[in-house]
Amino acid sequence: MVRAPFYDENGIKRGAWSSEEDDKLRAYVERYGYWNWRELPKYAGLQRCGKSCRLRWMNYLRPDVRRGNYTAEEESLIIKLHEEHGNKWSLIAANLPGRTDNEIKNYWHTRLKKRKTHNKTPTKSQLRELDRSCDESSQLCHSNNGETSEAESSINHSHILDNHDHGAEVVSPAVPILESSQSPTDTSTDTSGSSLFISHAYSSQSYTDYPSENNNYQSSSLEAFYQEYYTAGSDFWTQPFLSSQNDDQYSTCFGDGGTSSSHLSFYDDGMDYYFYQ
DNA sequence: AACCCTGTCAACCGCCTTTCA
DNA sequence: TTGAAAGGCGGTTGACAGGGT
Repeated sequence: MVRAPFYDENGIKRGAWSSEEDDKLRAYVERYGYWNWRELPKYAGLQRCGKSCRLRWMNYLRPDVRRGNYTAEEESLIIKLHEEHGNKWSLIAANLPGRTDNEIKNYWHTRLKKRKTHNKTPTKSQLRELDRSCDESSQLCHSNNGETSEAESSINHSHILDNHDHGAEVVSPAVPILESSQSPTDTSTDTSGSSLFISHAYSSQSYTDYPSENNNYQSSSLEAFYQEYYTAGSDFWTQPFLSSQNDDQYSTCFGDGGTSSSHLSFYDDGMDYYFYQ
């Protein structure tokens, strides 16, 4: 994924960093800090240029760098901030603790930009289908003799989302994780589902927490999200959309109840669409 | 199995800004 | 005030992975 290591004409190593180099840089910076990046590699025993060391530290080795999938909240924030500030990645990164400008830039170019480019108003038939999908979701949510725990509900819904995912690109980066998050006992593998799917504000990271061995699904962050959502007075699954006065405008609400971070997305014709409000 | 295409992301490049003597 | 050095930033590149044919 990265350039193969090589030495330039000045004997400076370039390309991918080895774990030994990472260890050296990390150990040095954690002990002495970085007072001069140009001089630092000399003292740290690295055959790298200062810029390379700085970049490696800032984007990868810093202890507060957060890796892993982006949450829907983070996505919404990136989109919002990009609309406000343009390609000011460092400025955007300053609003997302643990995320680096480089990472956000990559994420924008590889995922979010396409959604924005292909943003379009859904047709009424698509919206009807979307609505129907939501009804199915809520029915599944309240199955199991009406005694569905929050955690169980989350699995049902994650699976529903998975069923609706037929595209390579999806609104939430959670989807690849959703695929692996199916209940081992869940046999409802209907892949012929609607071409529409719904994206909600999962912390995609949370899906990595389960299933556990005894099929007792656990996800603290997901549950926290549900709790937050329900206590906000919204019925996440049974009322995922708010219809505005204008028949052509729908929104799905999440997080803050659909005020600042609402979006609607659906998949159609090999492309997913994302509507930020 | 081999090839091609696309997505991803770490790393590089070059320019701009800031700092300091 | 000025110029060099260092830091910071955004655009771009290149290699790998994985899916499709």
